[in-house]
Amino acid sequence: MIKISGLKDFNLEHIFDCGQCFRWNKQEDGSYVGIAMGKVVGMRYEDGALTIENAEEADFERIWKPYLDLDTDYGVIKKTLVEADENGVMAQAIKAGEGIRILRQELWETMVSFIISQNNNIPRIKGCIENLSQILGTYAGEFKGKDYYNIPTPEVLAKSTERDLLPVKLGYRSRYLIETARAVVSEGGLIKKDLAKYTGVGPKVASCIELFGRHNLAAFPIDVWVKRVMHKLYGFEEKDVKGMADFAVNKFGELGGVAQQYLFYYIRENDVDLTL
DNA sequence: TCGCAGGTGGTCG
DNA sequence: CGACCACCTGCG
Repeated sequence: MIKISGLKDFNLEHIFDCGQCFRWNKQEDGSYVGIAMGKVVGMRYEDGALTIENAEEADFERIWKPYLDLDTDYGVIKKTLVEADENGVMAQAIKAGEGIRILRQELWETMVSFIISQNNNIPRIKGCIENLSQILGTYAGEFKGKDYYNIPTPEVLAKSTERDLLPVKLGYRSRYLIETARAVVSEGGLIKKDLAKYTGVGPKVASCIELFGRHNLAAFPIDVWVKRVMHKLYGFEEKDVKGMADFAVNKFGELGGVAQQYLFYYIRENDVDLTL
């Protein structure tokens, strides 16, 4: 078990429920169990200390510190964002999700996850990713009586057919996933710079992959929730995606993606939420 | 029953 | 280009 204290700007609920990841689940006791970087662990944050269960001490520096982005000072980021937004809207949004951190997730997993996420809802996205991992992924381990599996590699997915993926219930997204996997394999396992070249990766998904899979904090994904919050807080027409994107670049610059996460969390919390 | 959910690809004008 | 529209699936 790992125990870390003295963390600032840290809240597991904010981190795991701000829309960046799909494999962490809140337990009855308030802790989170999930799989990341090939490891299955439980995380709990109380009395100012983070404990990571089922993890080796040596994995903290190597895996969990970078994964949780603990080297980044979010206090500085928040200060910068608040100062950039003179009308106080950002300060209000940050108050809601003050403990958000942008995880350093694996690129391929992020790509798969957000291709699946399109035109879909969170419970079903989570279910699809679990199904996919269980059917085609490698075994990652057992924790508290439950088995966990990794997201399948590009190679395995490239060799799969749409029929193989039927039980995953991806719908029309299965073709996107297979075609993207085949493209990645044909490129020698490397993922191209221009993400929008891949089937099933449009502007929104590409932006999510940039932000969550490449830790490109300037990326500002605009989804339905961001459209809502940009309308509500900044007065944009919901169809004015271009205007929102330009605004994000000018206002938040290199920190657009972090701003997006605070805004996203804020609107999800403040809107009547029937999806969770 | 039908619209909707972290959109995208294809087709028109 | 920009505005539609179909699309797997499952839930309210």
